[in-house]
Amino acid sequence: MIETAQTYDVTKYDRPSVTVDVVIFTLIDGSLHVLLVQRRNWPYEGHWAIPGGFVEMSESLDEAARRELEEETGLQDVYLEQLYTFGTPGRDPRTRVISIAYIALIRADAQPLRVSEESTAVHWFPVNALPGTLAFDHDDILAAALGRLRSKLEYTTLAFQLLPEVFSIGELKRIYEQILGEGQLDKGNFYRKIKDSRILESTGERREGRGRPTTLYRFARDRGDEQFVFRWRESR
Amino acid sequence: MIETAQTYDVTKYDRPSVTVDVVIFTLIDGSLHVLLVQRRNWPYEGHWAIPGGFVEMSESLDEAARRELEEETGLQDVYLEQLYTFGTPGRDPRTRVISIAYIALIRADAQPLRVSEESTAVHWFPVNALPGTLAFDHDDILAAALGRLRSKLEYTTLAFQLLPEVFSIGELKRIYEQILGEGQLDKGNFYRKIKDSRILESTGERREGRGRPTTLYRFARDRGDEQFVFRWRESR
DNA sequence: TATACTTAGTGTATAAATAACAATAAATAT
DNA sequence: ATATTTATTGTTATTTATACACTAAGTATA
Repeated sequence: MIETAQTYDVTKYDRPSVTVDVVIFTLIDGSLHVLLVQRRNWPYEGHWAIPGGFVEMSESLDEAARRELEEETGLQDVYLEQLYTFGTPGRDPRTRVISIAYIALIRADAQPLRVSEESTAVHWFPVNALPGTLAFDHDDILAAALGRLRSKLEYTTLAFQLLPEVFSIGELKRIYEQILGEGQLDKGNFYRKIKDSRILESTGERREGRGRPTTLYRFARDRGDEQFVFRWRESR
Repeated sequence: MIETAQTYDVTKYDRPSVTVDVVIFTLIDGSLHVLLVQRRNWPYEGHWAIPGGFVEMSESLDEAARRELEEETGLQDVYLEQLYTFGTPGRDPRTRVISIAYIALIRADAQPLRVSEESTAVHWFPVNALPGTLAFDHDDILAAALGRLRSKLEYTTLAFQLLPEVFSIGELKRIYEQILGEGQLDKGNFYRKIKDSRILESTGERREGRGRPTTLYRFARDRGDEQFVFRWRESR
């Protein structure tokens, strides 16, 4: 039989549940943090988990991720990127759940970093000081997110999404060091690399701190996607 | 109310259909081809499409992709990697369908490249000579797959998955040229780059052809994941 | 108020990687 | 024999990366 719009039966197949999970990163006091929620119910009661929820029938996956993000943080206009889809049977003991994981990067100067909803515990954790084992396969998801973040740092301007609108090259360097792991990058080489890439534009302003005042820059969006490659082979 | 295993109601939410689509690449006469199937039914009747099908409740996403692949090509032990998940409402006019796209790479010497099933038209097409507009958003999916292939070529050993078990450096070079697009890579530089990377081991054998016989190599799996980076800035 | 300390930023010598292209090698075709 | 074809190795100029020394401009403190 040839199926047509009229005869097609949408109930013919079993369907898994589909959710989006959003790994939300931000910078707090210069160090990389991730937003987790504490589960109140079975399964994994009491465990911390990556926020997420069901995809509604009328919204795209990106929209679903953006909605979840907005529900958790109240933030809009956030950098969001699809990470990977996790769907091993049994990853959720309730039913078959397929979850499309996203990464979100929130600028350090974002206003409402107050996340404590009444009902659920919500908290920022430093990525290297997590509260024990996460619920479901969320440890895997978080590891994948960190891996993606690290590798894209080398050839994209992803790191800029974590910085405030206006920042210094030193701050940018600290982000790179944070995300790439241990060790310091060479100051001089970093400055040159960034300056040469022409992805920053000076704001003309300076900021005073403990030492010599620093020049402030902003990200030059127009040349945003120029591939700028960035390989650090320094021994560190 | 606190949900438990007993009270959890799996029918509470509407659920989209979930499919896997597998973009299957192979090398035919040294050029990159993709496997497409021709649709017999509404919607997109007569259009060519990327093969795919519903994810069954008991199988993982990778398993579903592998099963689809096996159904279409009869091949097992094939390189498979998740690409991206496409889920815009309306991409399938029948119902909400979320599709996890995979890339499969099939070795040039794989036996049953006979794909003509009785029922459906199945055919290999050169990636730069497709049969018109593909069904659904499959042009987007294919474009994403080619993009991924190109970018991973630079820093992974992906290309080796397309070659036969035993091959010459010249054949490898031709694959790189195929996938990267127009232009020739420099012979000498390519040889050195590959030799220096230590990812090949000589088989000791040689193959005669039109000119000087070539040494045959195989992929040294043990050092498989050594990051070998590969940047071609040649003017081409 | 001198001097230390701190952070920002520039200079530079050396090493390593890349691009371009020349040269040689080993076979077949004419 | 000589041309033709494909496979390899050599050579060199140029670019890019690394390491680290140096200068600059402010604050803290003796």
